[in-house]
Amino acid sequence: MANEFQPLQGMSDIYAPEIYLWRMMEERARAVFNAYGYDELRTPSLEKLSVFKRSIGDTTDVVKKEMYSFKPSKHELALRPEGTAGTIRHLAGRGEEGLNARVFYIAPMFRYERPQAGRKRQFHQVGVEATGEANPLADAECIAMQKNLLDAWGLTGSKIQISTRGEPSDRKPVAEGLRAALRPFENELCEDCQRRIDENVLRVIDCKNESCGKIVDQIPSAIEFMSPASRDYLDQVVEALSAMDIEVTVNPKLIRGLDYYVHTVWEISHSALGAQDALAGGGRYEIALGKKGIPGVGFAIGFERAIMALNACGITGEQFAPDGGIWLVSLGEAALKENMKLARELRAKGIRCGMELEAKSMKAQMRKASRSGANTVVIRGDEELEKGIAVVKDMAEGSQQEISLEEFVRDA
RNA sequence: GUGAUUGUAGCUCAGUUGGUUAGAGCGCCUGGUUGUGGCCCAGGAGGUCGGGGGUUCGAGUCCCCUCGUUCACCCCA
Repeated sequence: MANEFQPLQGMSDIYAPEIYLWRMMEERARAVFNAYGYDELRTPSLEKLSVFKRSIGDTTDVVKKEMYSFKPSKHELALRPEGTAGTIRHLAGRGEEGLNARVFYIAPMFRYERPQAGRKRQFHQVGVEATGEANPLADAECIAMQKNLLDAWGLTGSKIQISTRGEPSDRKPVAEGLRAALRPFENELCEDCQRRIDENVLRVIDCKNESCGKIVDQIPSAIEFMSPASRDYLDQVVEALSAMDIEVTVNPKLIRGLDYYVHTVWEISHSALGAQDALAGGGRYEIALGKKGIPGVGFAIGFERAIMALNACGITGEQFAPDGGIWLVSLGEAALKENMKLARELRAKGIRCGMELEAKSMKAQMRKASRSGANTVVIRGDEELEKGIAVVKDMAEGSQQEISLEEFVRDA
């Protein structure tokens, strides 16, 4: 395809029939969130760069190298790479009520990365945030709601993995403990991990390199270096989930990169996705904005990845296409004008109604009607106009009958 | 940022060791008796072979650059 008609690299136009799937997902998401008492929040796509730097962490790759940022005037700005930072920025501004809020968003996110399967530069997430002090039940409810949503979409075969990052005070002992445990194996680790051991030990834990994995299996998990309170917190989350019959796997090797996470973190993966098999993630966080720290828990689901998984489940956009509606066939100029009026009446009733706007052969009009997916075709020519009737054809059956126009409009 | 892969009609793809007006299937349009779709038949429209440079008598086919696609790494949804 010619370049000038293509969207930017890593960005896509979304159109029928796939758009029908998007709409279904959005509608059901709103319904599920409503059932849990969440309200929708729409924040701007563009924020001050500092909003993201402070909350996501300015050493993370997302902030360091994946943001679309620029400085049009006084402030340095950035397109949001995720939804939590902006949401918390908003809630923090609402004072006390922002500390006990439940909101959701459905919005595009932007990350300047090389595209690959399930990874776009503009991608879409549906996410929620529930602010409030750390509480295992809040985390469990959040996961339950997320599962609820995936079920509502008809997604099967996804797996929830859960772990904990512990409290902020656990970070040092965890990092030091892991480093000490890894040192003896340092030379056997891959190049990346040898660098990561000092830079970001946690990343060694989820290295995909096979030999690194074997070493990691031999050393204690990060959780084992945490305080009893942190471990107890995770146990309570898992217990609450099992009470709700939600299956999760505790995976201490699960690492989530954003700095703001504390305690519970989780990821939902699906085998249909390829190398990037996580379609959703979530966790508890503590985000410092100004003088206050906002505690909360939330999740995000990637639309594009969820769609790949849904497609693998045999769920596609076609299945959610609108009703085929009615097609009007006009024979002659007079009928054409009369059908314009008829179409207006039908459309006012919310019926999908199409017609050819120029005089064409009946065959051409029928062909178009058929391809439009219309269930019903109304044929009118001079004869019908004179008698005040319409020939109504059922496209699936192939049968047709004459009925009075008045009656047809009334029953349509 | 790194490493691969691929780029020919709306879509899926053929195009032999570089050689005359670039093909197929599907789709689209128009016909096949006067007012009837989906099947069948016939005809037709539609391509600066992603773009730019180079080699050559001659390039869709070779070389270089560039822009995209797809996939993987880093990282993340």
